[in-house]
Amino acid sequence: MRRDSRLSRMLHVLIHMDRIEGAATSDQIAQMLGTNPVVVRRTMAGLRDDGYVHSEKGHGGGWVLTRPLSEITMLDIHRALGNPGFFAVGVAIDHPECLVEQAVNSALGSAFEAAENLLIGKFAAVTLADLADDFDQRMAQITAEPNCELT
Amino acid sequence: MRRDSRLSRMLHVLIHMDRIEGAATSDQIAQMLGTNPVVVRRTMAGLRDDGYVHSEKGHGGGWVLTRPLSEITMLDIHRALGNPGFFAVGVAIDHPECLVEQAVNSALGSAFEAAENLLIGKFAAVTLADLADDFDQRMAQITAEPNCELT
DNA sequence: ACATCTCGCAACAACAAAAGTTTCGAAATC
DNA sequence: GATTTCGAAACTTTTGTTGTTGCGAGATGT
Repeated sequence: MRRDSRLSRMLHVLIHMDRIEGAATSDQIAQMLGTNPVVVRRTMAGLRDDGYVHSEKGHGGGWVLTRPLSEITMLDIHRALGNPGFFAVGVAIDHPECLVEQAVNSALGSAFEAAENLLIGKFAAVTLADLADDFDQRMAQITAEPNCELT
Repeated sequence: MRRDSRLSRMLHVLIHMDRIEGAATSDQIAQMLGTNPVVVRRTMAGLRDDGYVHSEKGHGGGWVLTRPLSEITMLDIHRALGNPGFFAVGVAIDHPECLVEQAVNSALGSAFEAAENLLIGKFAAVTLADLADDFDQRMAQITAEPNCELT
């Protein structure tokens, strides 16, 4: 089952957007992601509707963040992408009246519910600013290395 | 994203198999699941390879459990189905050298890892006998109701 | 022996969901 | 008014899953 990597990609893009001047066009973002601008617009539409980014037409237009990274959590972006289900595995409801199925689905369902709550909690606890800080630390780590090419 | 319901269905089938006499043919199971016998064989092949069921050819043949339900956990069946990933959402690895991507994927990855460990723990803690017990309780509950059609 | 039932396997077809593409229009800037 | 850029709809391509067909092998019953 193929995995939905839109969340990962959008987080990546948003942090980069925070570090560049001016707007990023759909074309530029598409090249970053190895995809095409229409897909970018489709994906970012949710973020725009939820107020995390703004899009501007015409020369010099493109996408800009509308709030600081510290005010956006990973969960926010997940929800803005349409709150897709986290799980690739789920319960079957072939015979809702079958008590065996009910017992099975109750056990599976409560496990998935607990896992989902854990994920939601963790996603809500991490802001994009936290991720940017982590990036800074990784950068510092590398430039501090004696045999680093960048020094 | 469509969900993989094989685990749910196989658990359902195995508990029913424990409650019937003799072998269940792929055809019978397929009818239970509203699918066809080849798909059943394909799915059950993993359970056979891992030793939870045995298949017999010819007249009176079919599928039988090879051990008590108390010795099979939900996790066992999940693994027997090829240990498919639990998650529909995952990380993108477009630019492994990009430190932003690393920071993003580290945060996402650790959240998914924690959720996966939680699921594995819960799945390992439930045997099919537990599910069958739950079924029995649901049955007792219903037959005890004063206005139950079955009384 | 022979017919019948059943699984095993491989190849092929059908289907669904996601991603990619094309095309047009609208708004903003140069 | 020419160009840039997003917005949206329609269409095509791709990919993974599921369903189907066909043949062979083994087991049972007559």
